[in-house]
Amino acid sequence: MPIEKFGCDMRGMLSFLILFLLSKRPMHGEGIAEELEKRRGVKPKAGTLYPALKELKRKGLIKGEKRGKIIVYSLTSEGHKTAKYTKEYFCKCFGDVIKD
Amino acid sequence: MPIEKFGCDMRGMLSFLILFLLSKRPMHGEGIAEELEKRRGVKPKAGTLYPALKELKRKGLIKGEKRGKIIVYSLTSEGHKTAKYTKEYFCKCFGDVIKD
DNA sequence: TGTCCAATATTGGATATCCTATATATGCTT
DNA sequence: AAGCATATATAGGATATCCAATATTGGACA
Repeated sequence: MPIEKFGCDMRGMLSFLILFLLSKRPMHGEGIAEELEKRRGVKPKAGTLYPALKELKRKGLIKGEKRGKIIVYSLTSEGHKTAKYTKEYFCKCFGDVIKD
Repeated sequence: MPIEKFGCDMRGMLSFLILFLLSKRPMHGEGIAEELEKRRGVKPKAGTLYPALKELKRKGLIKGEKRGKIIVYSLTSEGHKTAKYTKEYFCKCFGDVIKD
């Protein structure tokens, strides 16, 4: 059952999750989508994922390298800094949610 | 420096955090606002917090008990179930962000 | 009782988020 | 080369989120 039905969705965390995933290893769009599906139970639509990637690129946090048909996304150095900072912020906000 | 400047805000987590806080102990609006400020660095405005509480109440997840001037909010039994479920979902999504 | 302050509440609007539908590009298979 | 599937991309719109501004309520204390 999707989390939305419980009245507490987590809209707004998509870009954060993408940034976090890419901080672990470079991935292409489909790979990111599948990893997101594993975690959230729902796969983001193309019209959700690619605009998000585009925005992260526009902000200079990720870059895309074309490899034939696919594009492998990875963090820029600015992206690494931001990932580190946002992770710290995240832990301050939600750290104690994990250990219940 | 507010997290928003880094291009990765966490809009959408307010209701989840409120639910989580109330799952630990009943609180009144101002208390919730102050706890949120501790975590996020930013205190939610009244026009943000109270509509959020109203919505959680409308969904049957929290109830408010008037105590003189203030209103003490706490989870309903439905709210407890939802808090448990959303925490599990949260951990599945973000569990590995914490241990870095 | 009247004034002040803290807490709660509402309205209206700006922006963000995400989806549907559609389009484009690339490689594979036949 | 043609057809097909996968991957990427964009436009437009529905909804959610949050804030600024304002209003209301109840207690404290003169």
